[in-house]
Amino acid sequence: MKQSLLFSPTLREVPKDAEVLSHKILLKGGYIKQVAAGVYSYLPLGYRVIKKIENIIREELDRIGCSELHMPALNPKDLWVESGRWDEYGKELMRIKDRHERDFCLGPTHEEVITSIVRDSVTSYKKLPLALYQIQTKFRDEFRPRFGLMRGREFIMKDLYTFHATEEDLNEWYLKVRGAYQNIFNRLNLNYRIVNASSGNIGGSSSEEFMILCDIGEDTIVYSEESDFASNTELCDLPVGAPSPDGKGTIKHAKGIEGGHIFKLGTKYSIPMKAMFIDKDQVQKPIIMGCYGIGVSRLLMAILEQHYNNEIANWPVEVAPFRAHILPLDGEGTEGYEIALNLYEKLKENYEVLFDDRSERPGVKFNDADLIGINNRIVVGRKAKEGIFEYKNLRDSTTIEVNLKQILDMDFN
RNA sequence: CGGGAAAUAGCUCAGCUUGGUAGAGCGCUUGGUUUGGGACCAAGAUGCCGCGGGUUCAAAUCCUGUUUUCCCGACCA
Repeated sequence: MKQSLLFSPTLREVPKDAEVLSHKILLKGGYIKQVAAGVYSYLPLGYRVIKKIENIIREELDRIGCSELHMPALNPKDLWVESGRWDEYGKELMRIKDRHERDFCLGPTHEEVITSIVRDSVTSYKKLPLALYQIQTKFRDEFRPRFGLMRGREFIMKDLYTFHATEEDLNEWYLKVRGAYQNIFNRLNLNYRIVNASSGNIGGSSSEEFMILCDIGEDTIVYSEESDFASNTELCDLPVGAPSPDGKGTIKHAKGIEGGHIFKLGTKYSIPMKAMFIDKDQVQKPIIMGCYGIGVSRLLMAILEQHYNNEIANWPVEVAPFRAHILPLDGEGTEGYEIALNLYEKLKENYEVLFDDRSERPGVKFNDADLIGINNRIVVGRKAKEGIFEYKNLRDSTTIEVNLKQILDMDFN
């Protein structure tokens, strides 16, 4: 798209409140803007990345047979009283009253709503299993929001809920979802470990966390680099250098960001909320449930924590807001600009291309391009009239001169 | 919730100690000169100095309360 129409207010100076590198990159590049503590707007660039993350999640979940729906953030108190969480959840539950003094909360997760939907329409084993998910804004009244998008009071989350007639079926689906999560995290190019975790407030029998390894993580995990072994230190506190329990390699410690969390809920919600079905043996039984979350907006930062060069974003190809960035150095009306525009028209047939049509000096365009961090940059400058363009790959910082055909033949990744 | 820091122009910040007309850089507007890494010259616009109360002839400055933001911790996941 034309850059003049893209609202991307890049900053020369970072607001002083940002301390974490990924947070600084997002602010400087005009990806996000803070509204209140733990509350952010996703500006057009940031929202493009968010949508790409969401779509990867959709593709992988749809592939294993999940269906997307959308539930209200605004939840009536009654449902939460039924599950017992109105009292259990504590101050972190964002509670509000309407004009009639009726109590509501803004959902931090949606077990209550989804269970109430499913119980009314599923009364037979023949309707199971079900796998329903949504990508939605969640609310948690955190004591202390911090690190930009890392721990917000309002954030985007994907939450999936599965419903089963038997434990075996739950276990089967749990593994399917686990596999889908691995695909998602791999496509996002994240270095992560799956660790056993405590299931906390949401409840249930067992759970695993997808921990993204990086220094700003709020959890510490123990893991072996030579195998898949990993665990939360709460559950398994092995010292650094100890042999891994699975016999492969030695133990290391790392900080991790919780990017995803998968639970076997069992009947924690279906029993109190009376979500029952008639089984083959004609006995009424509670539906067995699983739930699975991914912190979508949190991933925006987590990806950057692992992918940057010289304080510049280095987006994995699947989530880059644009694939190529064209910088004409001559202004509108010049031959050079027309050549660049022509190149843009051709490239955008195959890629999402950002075209810097602004009448700024070259230095300004270069600096903004660095702050935005599109990996494939094409500079249309002095030699454009001879059919020569400059191609710069930000990943390895190499610049080469290429002709039109070479650019059109390139695979931007 | 405990501890620490901060709040002055769109952004980064100075001014506060020792009270006396609201400041700088960047950005913005206009004109001109420029044009391969955040240009230069000239002219201009921009403020509830977070908010309330107090002291004082006089408060951005001193006292006090309060709100907001950030960091550390605890809590939560």
